Amino acid sequence: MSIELSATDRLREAGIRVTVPRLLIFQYLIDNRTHPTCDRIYSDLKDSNPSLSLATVYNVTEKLAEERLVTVIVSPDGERHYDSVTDFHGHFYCDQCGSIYDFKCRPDKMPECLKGAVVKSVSYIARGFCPECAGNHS
Amino acid sequence: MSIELSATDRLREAGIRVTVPRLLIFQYLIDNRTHPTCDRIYSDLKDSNPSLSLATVYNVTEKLAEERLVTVIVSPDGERHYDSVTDFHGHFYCDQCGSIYDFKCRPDKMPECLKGAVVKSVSYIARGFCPECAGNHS
DNA sequence: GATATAATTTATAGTAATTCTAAATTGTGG
DNA sequence: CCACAATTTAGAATTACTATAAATTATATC
Repeated sequence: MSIELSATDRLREAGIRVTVPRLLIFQYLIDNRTHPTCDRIYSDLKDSNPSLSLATVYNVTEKLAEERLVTVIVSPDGERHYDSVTDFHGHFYCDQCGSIYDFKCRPDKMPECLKGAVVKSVSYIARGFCPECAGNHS
Repeated sequence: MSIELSATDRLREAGIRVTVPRLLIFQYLIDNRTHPTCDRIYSDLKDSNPSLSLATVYNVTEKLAEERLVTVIVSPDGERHYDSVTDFHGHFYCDQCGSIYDFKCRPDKMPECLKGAVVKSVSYIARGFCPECAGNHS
């Protein structure tokens, strides 16, 4: 059985300071697999954490992404969404309702012409109407 | 041998009005495979076309994308880039110099859980340092 | 445990890509 | 060639995100 590290330990392991906002936001992302934006995270957390600032959410998510503790998904409308699952998988973005669905897929290998490139991340994203919205014939 | 339709004919075939800005911008995208943004298209065309407006570039590129005459690439920094090649292929975005490289790859098929979804487009984008920028050890 | 110091947080102002609006212009079917 | 809807245009508005600088906090060291 695998050992689940706590959010605190994962921050420690990454070698970055363990702060209240980092724990708060990281834990939120672990608990909420809804691919939220910074704005969403902020509005969900601010009531129970009045001192939290939107700028902090931007700072923290950027740091977590830098440390590869979370993944950034840039949706087709250009907004950044965050995902605590860092294993490679695809995303489907619904143009109608804005939801993002996960799905399994494998990254292609980089071609010869990009030999020498440092690949930091790979994203696979489809868009259209999700089954629900497509059903409502729009 | 394949018949190459002119930009005009391709607009006609799509059933949309053939206007001066549409022809201008579509032809620009056919001639320039550099994945430009609207701002870039505008600044490259405005001198020879003083009446062209940036808003028009936004309108036209959106329309062309809607008609699938061009592809939108949302880069990891959230900016929209346009590509006149609509066959599926991957893109590599360099964090350092901002260039976008094309490469061949195949789209994965959508999973069972998304049966019923209407997939309008699929994008595969990697990011990191391109061979050139990686070479300059940054 | 107290403390020094550098990292982080915070509020707010600033930036830049994109969208909106409404008036002027233009393409196309009749 | 005319009517009319579609498109273009300039400029204002919006909004996601970044920068700034002062206040706070985590942690290494005593």
